[in-house]
Amino acid sequence: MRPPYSPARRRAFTCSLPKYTTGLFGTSPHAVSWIFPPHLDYNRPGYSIMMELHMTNQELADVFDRIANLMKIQGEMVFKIRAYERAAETLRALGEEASAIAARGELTSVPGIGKAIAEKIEELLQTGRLGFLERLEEEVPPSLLELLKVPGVGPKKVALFWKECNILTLDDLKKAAEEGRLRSLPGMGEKSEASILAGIASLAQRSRRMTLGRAWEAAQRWLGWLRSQAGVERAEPAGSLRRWKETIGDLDLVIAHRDPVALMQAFTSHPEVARTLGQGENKSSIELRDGARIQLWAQPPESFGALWQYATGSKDHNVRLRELAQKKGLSLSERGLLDEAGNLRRIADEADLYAALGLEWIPPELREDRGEIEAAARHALPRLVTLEDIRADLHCHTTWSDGVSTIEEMARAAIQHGYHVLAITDHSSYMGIVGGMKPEDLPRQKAEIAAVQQKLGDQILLLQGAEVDIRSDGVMDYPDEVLASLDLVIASLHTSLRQPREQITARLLNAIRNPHVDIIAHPTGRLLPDRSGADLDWQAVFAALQEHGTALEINASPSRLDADDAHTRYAASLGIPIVINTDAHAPGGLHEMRFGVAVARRAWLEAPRVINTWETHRLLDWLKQRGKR
DNA sequence: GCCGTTTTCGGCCCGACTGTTTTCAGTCG
Ligand SMILES: Nc1nc2c(ncn2[C@H]2C[C@H](O)[C@@H](COP(=O)(O)OP(=O)(O)OP(=O)(O)O)O2)c(=O)[nH]1
Ligand SMILES: [Mg+2]
Ligand SMILES: [Zn+2]
Repeated sequence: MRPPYSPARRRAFTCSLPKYTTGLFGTSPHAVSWIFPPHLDYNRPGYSIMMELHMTNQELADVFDRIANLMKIQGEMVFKIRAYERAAETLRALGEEASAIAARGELTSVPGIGKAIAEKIEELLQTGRLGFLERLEEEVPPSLLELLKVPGVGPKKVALFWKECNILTLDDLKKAAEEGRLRSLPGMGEKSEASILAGIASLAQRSRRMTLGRAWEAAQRWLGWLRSQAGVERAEPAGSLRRWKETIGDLDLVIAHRDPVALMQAFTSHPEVARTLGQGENKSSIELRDGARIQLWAQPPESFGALWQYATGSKDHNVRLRELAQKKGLSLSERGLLDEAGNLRRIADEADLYAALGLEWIPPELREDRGEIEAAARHALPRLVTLEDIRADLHCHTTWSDGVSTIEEMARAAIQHGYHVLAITDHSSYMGIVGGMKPEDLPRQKAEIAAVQQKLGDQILLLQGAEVDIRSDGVMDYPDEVLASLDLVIASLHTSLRQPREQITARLLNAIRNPHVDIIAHPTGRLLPDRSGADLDWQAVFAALQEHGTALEINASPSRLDADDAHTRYAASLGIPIVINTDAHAPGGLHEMRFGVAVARRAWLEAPRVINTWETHRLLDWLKQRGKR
C-alpha cells in the first residue's frame, strides 16, 4: 500500500495488447513476457488510455479524512469537517472510479461532492498533489494525527497538548504524561493523565479490525452469555456486525432489560475483560485480553426497537434518519421519538420506527446512507437476494488439489445445503506437483466425477471446472484445448499481486478476453483484515467483463469477500453477471456462503443478478451460450 | 462544505459517560 497521501506516479501509454494470449503450457513464463509492452491501450475503440497518473477512490478518501482530522485539531467549523468526512465515505462507496466520473465532468453530481471538493479531486487526479492540504500541513503538524488515535484523546486535547506543552508526537505525549506534566493543564487531572497512559498502552497492543467470521463467532458466544443472565429479555447483535460490513471494528450488542445496573456490573467484571472503558446504566464498554472491544447497550423492552436501530447504524444512516425526523417535527434518539410537545414515543419494534417516518423497514445491510432512505420513502427498496435463493456453488476444491475432502464428500455436503449444482474447480498446476492439477490428471478426475454423479443420481448436478491461475506474465496456466474440455472455467490471480497497476490489470484482462473463461474469481486477491489486494484499473476490468459477459465472483470466504460490495454494486449496474462462491476446501467451507450473500445484499443485488440463484437449465443455457457443451 | 416539495442562505443528530467542574466540556457511539 502506498501511504495515504503521496504524489501519484506519472504514467502514459499507448500501444496494444493481443486480444488474448494463448497459454503455452510447459514453457517458461519468461518466454512470453513480451505481452507487457511499456505502452498499451486496452484494445477497445475509444479506450485509448491517456491516464497520466492515478489515485484510487480509497486513496482519495484517505486524503479527505486526513484533511478532516487536521481541520479538527485546527478548530475549524464542525460542519465543514463533516462535509469532508462525508465526501470520504461517498468515495469509498462509489465502485466506479472517481477518475472516470471526473473525466465526464460529473463529480459534482455525486451526492456530498460539491464544487470545492470536486476541484480538489481534480487537482489530485491531475497533479497527484493538493496545494490546500500542503498548506494545511504547514499550519498543523501531521504528526499530531497519531495522537488522535489514542482512545479518549480528541482534537481539543491534541490542540491543547500541542500549544501548551509543544507535544508533537506520541512519544512526547507519553513522556509528558509519565512526568506528570499534563495534570496541571486546564480540564486535566491525575485521572485523565493516567487514562492517557492506559490509552497509549492499549494502542500498542490493540488488535486490528476483525474478519466477519471471527466477529460472528465471538458475538454468538457473548450473546449466549447475555441471554443466560437474569432479566435479559432479548439480546441481539448490532453495529457493523448486523450490517455485515466486511470487517468489524468492535462488537456492538444490545439487550432489552428493565433494570440493567447489576448486569452491567457482571458484564464489566467478566473474566475475559482486560479493561473497562466505561460503565453506566444505559451502556458499558469493555476491552478483552485479545484487544477486541465490546459495546453493550440496554433499554427496557418497550424501547428496544429504537435502541436496536440506533446501535445498528451506520452513523451516516442514523444522521440521515434523524434529519428526516427533524423535518417531520420529531426528534429521534435511541430512546424513541420525541414530538414537539415533548412526549416521548417509545418504540419496541424497529419496523414501527421506520414506519413512523414514512419508510419501509430497511434491511441492515443497506443502512449505509447509499440511497436506501430515499428508496425506502418511495417504497422502492430492492428485494435482496437471500441465502435460500442460492442453488449452486461454482467454486470449490477437493483432494485433487489442496482441498481436504473427496468429490463425493463435497457433493453430499452440497446436497445438504439444498444445492442443485456443484462445480468441482480444483487448482491448475501452478501450485506445483502437490497442490495443483496437471492437465493429464483431468480425465481421471472427470471419470471420478462421473462415478459420483452416477451414485448420487439426480440429487445434484456435478460440473467439472477448474480454477486456472493467471500466471505472473498474464498467460493462463492451462492451454486453450484443456480449457475447452472443461464444463466451467474460473480464472484468478494468486501470485505477483504487487505488480504495477497496468501490468496486473493487463493480466486480468487477458483472462477475461479468453473465450473459455466464465468467471473471474477473487479479483483483487486481498486478504482481510489487513492485506490489501491488487491495484486494478477497475474501469478497464468492468469494460472487459461487460464486453465478454464474464461473471464476477463474490468470494464468500470472510478473509476475502472479493469483489467487495461497492465494486459489485457498480458491476451489476452495468449488467455484469455476479456469482457468489465459497471456494470451500472442505464441506464446512460451504457454510461461508452466507458471508458472500451478505456482500451481495450490501451491493443491493436482487436474486436474478446472481447466476447461482438460477434454475439449473438457465445456468446451463448460460454456459452453453459461452461455448460450453 | 453541501444542500434545497418549507430554504440559493442558514441550517447541519442526539444522548451517555467521564472527569473536571461549582455547571460543563470533551469524547465517543
Ligand atoms: N446517531 C449517531 N449514531 C452513532 C454515531 N456514531 C455511532 N453511532 C451508532 C451507529 C453505529 O453503527 C453504532 C456503533 O458504532 P461503531 O463506532 O461501533 O460503528 P460501527 O459498528 O458501525 O463500525 P465498526 O466496525 O465498529 O467500526 O453506533 C453518531 O455520531 N451518531
Ligand atoms: Mg462497531
Ligand atoms: Zn479457489
